[in-house]
Amino acid sequence: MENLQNIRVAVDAIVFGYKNNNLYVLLIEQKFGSADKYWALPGGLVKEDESLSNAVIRELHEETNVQLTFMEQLYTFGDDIHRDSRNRVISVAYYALVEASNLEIKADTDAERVQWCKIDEIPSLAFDHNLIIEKAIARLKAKLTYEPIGFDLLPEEFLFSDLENLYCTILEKEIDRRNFRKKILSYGFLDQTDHFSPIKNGRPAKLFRFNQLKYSDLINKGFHFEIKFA
Amino acid sequence: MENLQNIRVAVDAIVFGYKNNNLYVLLIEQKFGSADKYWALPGGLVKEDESLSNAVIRELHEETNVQLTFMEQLYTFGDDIHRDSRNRVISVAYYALVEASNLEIKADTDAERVQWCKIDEIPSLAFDHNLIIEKAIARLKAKLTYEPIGFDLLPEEFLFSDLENLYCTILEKEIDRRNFRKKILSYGFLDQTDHFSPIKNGRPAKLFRFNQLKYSDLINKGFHFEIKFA
DNA sequence: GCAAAAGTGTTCGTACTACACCCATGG
DNA sequence: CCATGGGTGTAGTACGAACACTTTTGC
Repeated sequence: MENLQNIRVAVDAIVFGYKNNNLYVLLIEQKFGSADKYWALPGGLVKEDESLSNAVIRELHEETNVQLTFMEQLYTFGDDIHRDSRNRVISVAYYALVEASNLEIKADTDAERVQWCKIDEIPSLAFDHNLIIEKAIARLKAKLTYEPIGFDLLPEEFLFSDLENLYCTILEKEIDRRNFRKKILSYGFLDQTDHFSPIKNGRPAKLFRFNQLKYSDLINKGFHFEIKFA
Repeated sequence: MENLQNIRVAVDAIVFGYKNNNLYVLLIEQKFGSADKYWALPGGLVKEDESLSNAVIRELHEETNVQLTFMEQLYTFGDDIHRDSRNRVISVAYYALVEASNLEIKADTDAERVQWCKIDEIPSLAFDHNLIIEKAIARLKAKLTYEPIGFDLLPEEFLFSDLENLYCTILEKEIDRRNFRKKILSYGFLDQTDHFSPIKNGRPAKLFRFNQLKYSDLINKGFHFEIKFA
């Protein structure tokens, strides 16, 4: 009854980072395969006895030295039968947001080089990886407006202006500083620390910190995060 | 280099329908396999030379006689390695919304029986299909509030009270009739027909029709559909 | 004292909320 | 004339949008 099937299952990892007021993705230069010399997303074939989410975390670690504990599933790419020219391969894509600045990335087993790539300077990648990144960015943009995930891209303690910039950059919109600050603060899940920014320019700025507990409390009370733009 | 991999790829279809003020899912009773006698979602293994979306449309048609042209990808289930006790199988789940009342469903090749099942009377299903449906319902609820997909569950021409009921039922909330009507009509993508409901009870009600063109126009102008509830 | 970024309040308009009565038909 | 569901308006409130000047520091 069961038809013989020869389809391989891969996972790919989109890791977003934010530095210097720019959004980046983590890319590797492949060592092997027909896509040799192409830049690509970290990823690879799933092992028979591992879950999809473990597979993607393992591959990411093997290829970039980045160790995560959770990635969110994005989409499964399997409509283009020839997306990999060698075999029929479907790929389950996952994404994560990390604080890029103090993350040690280094090429490993399967990768020649690893690099952060600015989102608007991504070259032509192996397979359908450009398409995958496009979809990931769309998801990121959407999610940014209805879940407080921007904080995952920032250090534990951050400036309000960084948060503001992050939103402006990723969503490609202008925001009124006063209204933005008022709104975010009104939610009450940010703690003001008594530390100040080490930056030498202008008036010193207080550092803030996202309070996961307070946020969870709010959620339980039916709170719904939302940032809208004109 | 390439590890040998023996993972099968399946697709499953969640088809939502709405009748008698209730939300339903399409289920089949399986003919074959270890899950014999269990009810399950329509679905099956992907062929090597077909896209994922074609696979799910084909399986749905083969098993239920329902012919769709589009289904939206929901999620890929592959974290539970033993979700199918026979082999390692990952399943890419798709969902669709149909007008249930005039759809001819009939068991076919791979299914013993086909049936609409009320969403709150779903028995214990084969594999992890209860989990899949749960996830589909969550997505449906979310999507209902920010995209005008409710109309896909209704006939071409429908009563306002049906639309209202649909929202109340699926979202399990109360809505103020006047405000709901005002808001939806203010969007301007509903056409009032000059037909009246054939129902014998009470004052005759006008039938409405969703105007896809007007809606697309609005979207192009930056319009964003949204129905919120207290 | 000047450059650079941080911090802060008020007004206005729009949009959501709450709420109750009359209307058209069939039996 | 009664039962049943359809159709409609208004007043109050709350939230988002627009908008500019003062403060603190380093040089």
